[in-house]
Amino acid sequence: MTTSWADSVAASEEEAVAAAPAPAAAAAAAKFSSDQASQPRPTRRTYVPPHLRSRPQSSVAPAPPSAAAPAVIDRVGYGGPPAGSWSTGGFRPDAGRSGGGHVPAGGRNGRGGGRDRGRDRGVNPFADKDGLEQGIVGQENAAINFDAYEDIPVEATGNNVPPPAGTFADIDLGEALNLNIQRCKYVKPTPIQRHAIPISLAGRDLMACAQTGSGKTAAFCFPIISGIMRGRYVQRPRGRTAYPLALILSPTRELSIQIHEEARKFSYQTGVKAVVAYGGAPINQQLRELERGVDILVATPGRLVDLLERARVSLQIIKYLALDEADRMLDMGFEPQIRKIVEQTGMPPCGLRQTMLFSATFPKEIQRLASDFLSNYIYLTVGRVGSSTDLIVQRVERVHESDKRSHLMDLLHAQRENGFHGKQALTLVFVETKRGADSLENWLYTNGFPATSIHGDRSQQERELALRSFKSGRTPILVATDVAARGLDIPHVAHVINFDLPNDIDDYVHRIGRTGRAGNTGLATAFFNENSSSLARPLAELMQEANQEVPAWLTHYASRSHGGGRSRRSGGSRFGGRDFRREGSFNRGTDYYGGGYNSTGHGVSAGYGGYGVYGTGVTSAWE
DNA sequence: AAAAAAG
Repeated sequence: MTTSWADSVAASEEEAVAAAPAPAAAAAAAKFSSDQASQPRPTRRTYVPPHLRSRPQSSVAPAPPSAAAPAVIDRVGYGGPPAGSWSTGGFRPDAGRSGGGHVPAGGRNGRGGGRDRGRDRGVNPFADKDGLEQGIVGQENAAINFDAYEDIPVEATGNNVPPPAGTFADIDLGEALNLNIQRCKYVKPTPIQRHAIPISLAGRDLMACAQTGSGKTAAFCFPIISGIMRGRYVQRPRGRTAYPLALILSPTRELSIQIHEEARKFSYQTGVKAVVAYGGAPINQQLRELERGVDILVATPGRLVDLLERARVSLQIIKYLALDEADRMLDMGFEPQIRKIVEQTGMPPCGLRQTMLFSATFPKEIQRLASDFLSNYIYLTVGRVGSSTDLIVQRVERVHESDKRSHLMDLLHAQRENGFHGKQALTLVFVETKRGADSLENWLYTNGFPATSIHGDRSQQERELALRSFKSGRTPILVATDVAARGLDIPHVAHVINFDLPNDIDDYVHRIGRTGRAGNTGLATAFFNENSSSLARPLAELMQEANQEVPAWLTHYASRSHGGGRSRRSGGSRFGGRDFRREGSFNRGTDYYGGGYNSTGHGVSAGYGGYGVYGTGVTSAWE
């Protein structure tokens, strides 16, 4: 179901493509669609776990890296079907369940993933547990405005960038996965998916800069699931240790839970088993799940380290590593832990595993750090539609510290009078500290506003309850610290209020990204005062880039302020970031990358400067 | 300086 607005976007996009494609881009696009897209994908190195390298191999030998083999990924031939039999036509949705000719990894001793497929069959991950949500919009997934993502600029840099795909049908993901894509009501891939999935299927490492909510989770889950389905993985060693093939790390527990829920939908009836492990919850249940077999482990770093130390998880046969909110994962607080997990736990080194880093923001310093974990990677950046720009109306208001509460009250009163809450629209209020969150929640509650809160000092049970209560509309106001700033997909957040502004503009980008999701519009209001002066300049720049109305006083403030962290956002106006390898001065003399980079403008459409289509057409319902 | 993440 699309809105008329979306239809008009789609229509105008078609016109533009037909009318005036940039010659180079058009030629490239034509070449890709008629030519390369139909050719076999390059084969990548086959990983054989160290403890199995001396074992005899069956008739299906891994193809040498240089051979022009068909699109077959990672075969270690132990009684598997002939190469290619997992193509769309020959794919069996229940493959492995019977333990027949090609038992997936661990099928024999029951330690691998997929053993409990039979059990999983009964649980339909597509059933909507939050009944209340159904009532709000009806078909949740059908409401996603995919057309809003049709035409945004994409840039890919790196060596030999694989061409993008046009449709899911163009991408050979396998029948079971295609069915799940249908069940999710994904009609066509979003730009990040169109580009990232072929890159990933080609076995390449990837650093991707794209807003959450633009289909990022699927972009890394689909190739992982597909690769595991197609790969002939060896039997896992006996014992209580779980040997996942893929590891997905995220910075907060709730985000890991969310990714796991998604991964379960995507892997339904594929024989691929996803398990989640995070702190604050009893470990025993997680241990039991792990014992029953795991292919894809979704985890927060702390709990994973715990599991590694207990030797209940081994990363020795990891084939895929994905870091969601990767810049966050590699910032000061997290980086040592991540480095330990990736470099000191027996995980195959880069080159022997496939690594994918995703975030909506990628500061150059973090990119440089991240390149330690990547091998000959492709940097992909997608124009910031649906994030801080086009679909979110941003407002900044000057509010003295002492007036914040009453000002918030005014906003909430106005919303209530406009039936804002009656329509189940949700309001997310960000504060700086955990204490501040508690006290604001109490204050709102005692003043008659149905509010709850989420922050790191609440018990995990309370955190999850608060999130459920907010999502369901039972408490349509959520006061949150930055624990809720990243990645969480909460439908119907109509208003994000930065009661306290963050110190880092990237955090602001992530926070306001909780609204304007899935192609819908949203409103973001920030309370600005002298305490947030370091943000004046980057905020003014960001709003300028996003075609937002910048108050004169903020411009003035910005011109007076200097320093205070990165004032320039990393990159130009159209993208969330740029490949740091192209910023010559940064790595001159340190030539890790041996050679030039092709920059391709896949999907860059004619005539649109990134946000021209959306910028002026969207007016706020609240203004 | 604060937030998150193990208990």
